Parts: sequence; structure tokens; C-alpha cells
Amino acid sequence: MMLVMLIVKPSKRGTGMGHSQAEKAASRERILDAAARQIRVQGLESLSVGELMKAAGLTHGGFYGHFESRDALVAAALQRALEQGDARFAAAPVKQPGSVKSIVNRYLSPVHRDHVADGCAVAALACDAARSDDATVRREMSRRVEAAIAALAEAMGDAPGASDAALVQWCAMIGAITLARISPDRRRSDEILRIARQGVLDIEARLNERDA
Amino acid sequence: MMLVMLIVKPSKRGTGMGHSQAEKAASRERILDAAARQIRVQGLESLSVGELMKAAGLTHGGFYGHFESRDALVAAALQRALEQGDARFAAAPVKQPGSVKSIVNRYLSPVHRDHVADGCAVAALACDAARSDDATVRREMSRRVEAAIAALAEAMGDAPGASDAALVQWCAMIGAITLARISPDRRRSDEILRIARQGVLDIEARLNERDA
DNA sequence: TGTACATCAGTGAACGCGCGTTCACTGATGTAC
DNA sequence: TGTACATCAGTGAACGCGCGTTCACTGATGTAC
Repeated sequence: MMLVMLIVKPSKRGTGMGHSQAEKAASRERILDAAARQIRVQGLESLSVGELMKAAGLTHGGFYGHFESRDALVAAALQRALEQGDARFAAAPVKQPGSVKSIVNRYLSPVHRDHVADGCAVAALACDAARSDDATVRREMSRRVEAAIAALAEAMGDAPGASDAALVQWCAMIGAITLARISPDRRRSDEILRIARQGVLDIEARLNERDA
Repeated sequence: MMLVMLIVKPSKRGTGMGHSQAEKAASRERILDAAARQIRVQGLESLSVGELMKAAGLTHGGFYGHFESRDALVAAALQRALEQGDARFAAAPVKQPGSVKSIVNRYLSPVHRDHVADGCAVAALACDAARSDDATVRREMSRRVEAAIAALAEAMGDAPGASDAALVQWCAMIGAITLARISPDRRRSDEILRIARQGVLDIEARLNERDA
């Protein structure tokens, strides 16, 4: 009893804070960013606390000062990864003529294919999410997908059927970049991207022909 | 030296075989089929020897009588899973009018979405394969994808551009079934499949319009 | 200002559990004579 | 035919390693007086 009181009692004397809260927050950011990269490259399952902390320039023990558990981190890292993707693809400049083309060309570029760590988290983690029994993971990723569809439809001027066309375009883009990453033949991989770029833009073209 | 000779020496006396080879082969098949299901549901990484052997009705120790290591099994199971997918989707009856429609409708059906264990291994494992550093995994999956593209192009009558169209269709189908599996909203998930079916068939329609 | 003290981010040794792998053994089956 | 023996698929205890997690400690920083 005495012991408990000693532990619990709030100190009346001083409120020294050691390292600043800002520094701790910066560490947390480093961990989260490293985790977002790592899950894109290695998947949700294989994220290891030790590797992660090393990548963030810290030792493994400090991890639990920032996150309750590995699972909690995975959820946070997925969210971070999806947000970063939003910034790059979904919330891209829209509504100007040619903006669809610019999104598609950027998404289906060899650069995007070769840089999974900085790329679209939906493409990188789609089949992990599809098999996840964590409802939060599936809900969060779906939300981002719907936002990306809406952004692409908006870039097409929200014509009737644009939303459906945008959905099919995203399906094709996600499939295409994944197949391009799988192919061990670099020439064929480039070709897959090229054909898919054309095919995805054709979907928009067909939509416009119909409307006309 | 003596010891080695004793161990190595082939017995002159009897060649009793214990359980038949056929039974062992049957066990191996059970293990492989269980593994093919398990990797589709849980991914390449998370395949556990213990769970697997339990699923095959055996104990974990016997595993190494059939496979050299867990890694060797993963490779074999992937191959098995891909073969089963071939039997179901790539090598489907082709060349008749409406055969593309039948492939697309079957692939993008709620039944396929809901039965990952019996479904297309490419869709189930695409992002695992994309991040795999095992060249065999990527090569094998690419081979099956190319076969599926060829089969679909053949079903379209191998018109000029059919191969490119088939590639884009497979990209869209793989993306669509994955997104449908991710969505936590069943109604939206059904809708994704419906819209994607239409969109994928539109790709064929556009091809035919061009040729005409 | 200087000194004592409290706080707290991060360290690194240690723990425990799960899982891949090994291995001595079992018991069922088949062959030799 | 019956008996002794060899083979071998499968069993289950045990091992070792990796990894998530805990925890006592460190040392840097800031506050109180």
C-alpha cells in the first residue's frame, strides 16, 4: 500500500521534462515513415520491430515508448503509407485538360514500378489487405481507393459514367503496375506499362466518344 | 571407414517396402493441395509447417519426408496453385463466340471473390510475388500470366491488337477482384465487380469496333 | 548564478513463445527362405 | 504356409533461433529555489 502510494504520488517538486516533446514527436515521425516504406517493400506481415528501429536510427527497446504494440504500428504505418499515396496520386492537380493523362503516365511509369518504397501503397499492399482479417485495414484502404476513383472521375470532368470509367481505370492501373513488378523480363515489363497506359487512356477516350 | 561401409552397404536381403509408394505420393498430394489453398488464403510468407500438416491430417515431423524445407514447399505450392488456376481460367474452353464473356463473368463473380482458397492464385498472391526476391516465384507467375493473356486473346479470335487488349483486361480483372475483396461493404463490392465486368467487356467491344 | 533534483527518451540485456528443423522411434507392410 | 527380417511413412519430443515484449538503467535536459 505504502509502495503504491509512493509510486503513484504526483511530484510537487519540479516538472523537468528531459528531452523535449518535439524531439520525441520527431522520432515517432521517423519510425512511422520508415515503417511506411518497409511495409510497402516487404508487406504488412513481415514488418519487424528490430529492423524498423534500426532503419529509424534507434534501438529496438525504445519502440514501446512510441507504440503500444507491433500491431498498433502496422495500422498506423498503413495509414501513413496511404496518406502519402494520396498526396502523390489521388490529390494530384486535377480539372485541367490532360490531367488524366498525366496521372496515368506517372502511375504507370518505370520510375513508379522501380520505387515501391515511395510508391502507391494500395498497389503495394492490395493482396495483403484483401486477406487481412483486420476490418480497419480493409476499411481504410477502401476509403483511399474510393477517394482516388473520385479524384480521377473529377479529372475527367465528372461526365456521366466517369465514376465507373475511373473505377475500371484504377483496377487496370493497380493490376498493371503489379504485373510489371512481377515480370522478371525488364523489356516485357516496360511493354506491360506501355500497353496499359494506352489501354487505360482508351477507357477515357471511349467514355468521351459515347458522350459525344 | 568401417562405419561408413556398414551404413552405405545395400542390403542383399529383402527389399521390404513398408507403406506403398502410392500412399506416400497421395500424402504428398494432400500436403501440396492444402499448401496451395493455404498460401492463397494467407499469403506466401505466412505458410506454417505445423498448420499445414494438420490441415493434411498428419503431424509436423513427417513434413521433411516430403519436402526438403519450408522454402521448397512454398515454391512447389505456388506452382500447384498456379496450375489449378490455369485449369480453371486460362485453359477454359475458347474460340466460341461468347467465351470471353464467360471467362470474364466467371472471374469477376461474387463466388470467385468469396472463395480465395479455390480461386486464381495470381490475384491472391500478386503483390507477394511482386515483392519476392525469389526469381523463380516471379518467373513462374509471369509465365502463367502470359499464358492467360494468350488464352484470352485466342478467345477473342486473335484479332490485331487482341493480345494488348487481353493484357489490359487481365490487369483490370486482377485489380477488380482484389479491390472487391478489400471492400468491407458488400454492396459496394458487388458493384465493383459489376462495373468491372462491364468495363472489361467494353475493352473487347472497342477492339471489335476498331477492326470493323 | 549555481546546485539539487525530477523527468523522460532511449538503451540493451533478458524473457518467452512460436516455428522450422532434427532425430530416435513405432508399427505397418512386404519380401526371402 | 509360416517365420524372421528389412524397409519406410509417419510420430512426437526436443532443439535452437528469431522476434515481440519487458524492464532496470543511463544520461541529457529542464525546473525550483
